Amino acid sequence: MSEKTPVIPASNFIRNIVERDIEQGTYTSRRRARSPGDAKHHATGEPDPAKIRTRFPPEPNGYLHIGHAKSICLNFGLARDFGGVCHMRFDDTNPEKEEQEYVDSITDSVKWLGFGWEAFGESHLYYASNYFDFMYRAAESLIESGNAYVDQQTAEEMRVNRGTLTEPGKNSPWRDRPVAENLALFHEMRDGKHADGSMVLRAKIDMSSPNINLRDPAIYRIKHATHHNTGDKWCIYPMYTFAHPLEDAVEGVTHSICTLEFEDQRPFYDWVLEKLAENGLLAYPLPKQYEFARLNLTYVVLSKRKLIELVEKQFVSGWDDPRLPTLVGARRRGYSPEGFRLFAERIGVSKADSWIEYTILEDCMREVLNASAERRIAVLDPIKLVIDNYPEGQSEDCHAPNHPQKPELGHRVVPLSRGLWIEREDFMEEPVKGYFRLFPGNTVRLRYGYVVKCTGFEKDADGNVSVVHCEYLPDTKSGTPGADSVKVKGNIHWVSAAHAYTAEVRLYDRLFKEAHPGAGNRDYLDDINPDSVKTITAQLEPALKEAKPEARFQFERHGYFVADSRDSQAGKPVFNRTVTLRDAWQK
RNA sequence: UGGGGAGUCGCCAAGCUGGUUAAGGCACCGGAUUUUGAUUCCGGCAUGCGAAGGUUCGAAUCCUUCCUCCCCAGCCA
Repeated sequence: MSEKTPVIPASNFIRNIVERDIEQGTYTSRRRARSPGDAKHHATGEPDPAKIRTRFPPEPNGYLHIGHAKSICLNFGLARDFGGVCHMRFDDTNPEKEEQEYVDSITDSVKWLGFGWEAFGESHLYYASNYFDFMYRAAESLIESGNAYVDQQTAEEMRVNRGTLTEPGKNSPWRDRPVAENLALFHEMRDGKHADGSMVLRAKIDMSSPNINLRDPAIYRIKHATHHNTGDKWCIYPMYTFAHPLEDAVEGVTHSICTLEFEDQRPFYDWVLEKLAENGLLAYPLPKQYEFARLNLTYVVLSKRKLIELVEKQFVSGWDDPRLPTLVGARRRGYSPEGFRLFAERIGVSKADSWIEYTILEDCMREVLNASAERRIAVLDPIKLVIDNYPEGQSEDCHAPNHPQKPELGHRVVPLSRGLWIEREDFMEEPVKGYFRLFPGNTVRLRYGYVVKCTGFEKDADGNVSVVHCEYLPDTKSGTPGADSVKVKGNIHWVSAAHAYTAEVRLYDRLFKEAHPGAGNRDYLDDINPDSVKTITAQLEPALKEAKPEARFQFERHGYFVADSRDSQAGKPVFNRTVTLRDAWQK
């Protein structure tokens, strides 16, 4: 696919900002030591060789999904296109939810999408938890400069005193305690002298701010919990809103890109940075936060809560169920990294809430797969076709190109014999208007083989067609001089019954039957498509028997399929349908 | 009813320091090629930019008012 789709990134507001910053040299004065650190540390470094720094900062408490793919492509793509670096960073500030298992899965998925974090001779894989010492120091600094205090109100009191959207909040009775007392208490918090929830460190800003996020937000809480990375070293942990700007600054990030729901948080992001820069802990120029609209996809749910529910209540087989929008699921389904990158490019980046049609994603996968996937033949709903004038016990080779547009991919041999499997829907006892496949008296080509004429059919006891009969025209074999002597409109695929590889194939469809699952007053679980997977036994051409896990093919006239990575065995692959081919023929 | 955002073709989305026939993609509709009813290729597709006023020689771009939708009251991220 690289020969087409030159991938000229579409203009978007974030690229414009980056271009402007580079043009104006907003960040050229940055110095960076070869590791994260505070202002002094970075001052000892060389000018940062990276034009910009972005970051992808997931919390390791779940699996990545298609929405994350958009963010990954944006952040890593920006770095790639503008001579920068994108940091892979785990935002692990809440020990109660985070696990190593997720860390591993997330790094795998990002690499799978085609991105990496090695740049300028460094690995840019970071953990927020690596900065806990610095964050602690930053909190002390805020206390010392009178910008933070230890509050002993209960959570409930804090909630009440925060006010509402339309009423201002009330100051905490602990708000004006002396610096020394705040410091002592904060140290005690760190030293484990206080119980979870008994006190919290808060930024001192403005309890009557119209922006609720500025009404003295909590920045450190007590949690006697074991952290996946720092173990039991800490019993106090910074809040995301406090930690994030620090992580960005410490790493020298220039453009901190997040989703729209953090827009109201930006003033606090800037407040933290500004205060700490004033206190000498951070160096200018400071990172800036920009927000874009998160991805919404029709027929798909992306909320973590819903995904967990689908897995736990076993509506799907696990996090990598091919019907799930998780990256591990999409991968098993046969979706490709190239397809995702194309998708990210195609949907753009803006601040408007929008719903992307699911078919856009499917089209991206088709586009990539059409160019790259080798073709194979598969009969998914088999019915017998007998060539009555073909000798019993005889067989011959037919040659099928592996890719119609890429002769360099060569061809393979498929055996033809008297008894074949064809697609049930390629025969009609009484053809409807416009039908040009097999029906009594009609001629069609057996793709890569002979032209045959339908001579009759048999029915079973239930009245269903069980066998179709035909006679072949000996001079019409594909690839021979007489091949085009008989013109036919229909062209059907087939597999020799005696040579077929009988295999399990899963036909996947969308998980939800409604474009907006759960819209209105519906429970999204009621919108689950009861036919999202159909497991069938299909007749495949012999070559497919050797397919390796994750090998992708186009099953001609059907769609794209991938050998399942979990259930395939050597010499016995199982196939998952990735996406169907377009079908312009409306019956 | 407080604050922060967003509204450009069926779905996305450029443009928005005012000056072109309002980019591009997907979808859709024609037509050509085709041993996949696939692909590919040509052509068509917003007198209109949430609405109404206003400023201007000229507005999607500036001003005013209004409408609709999204986000925020975790010691989550």
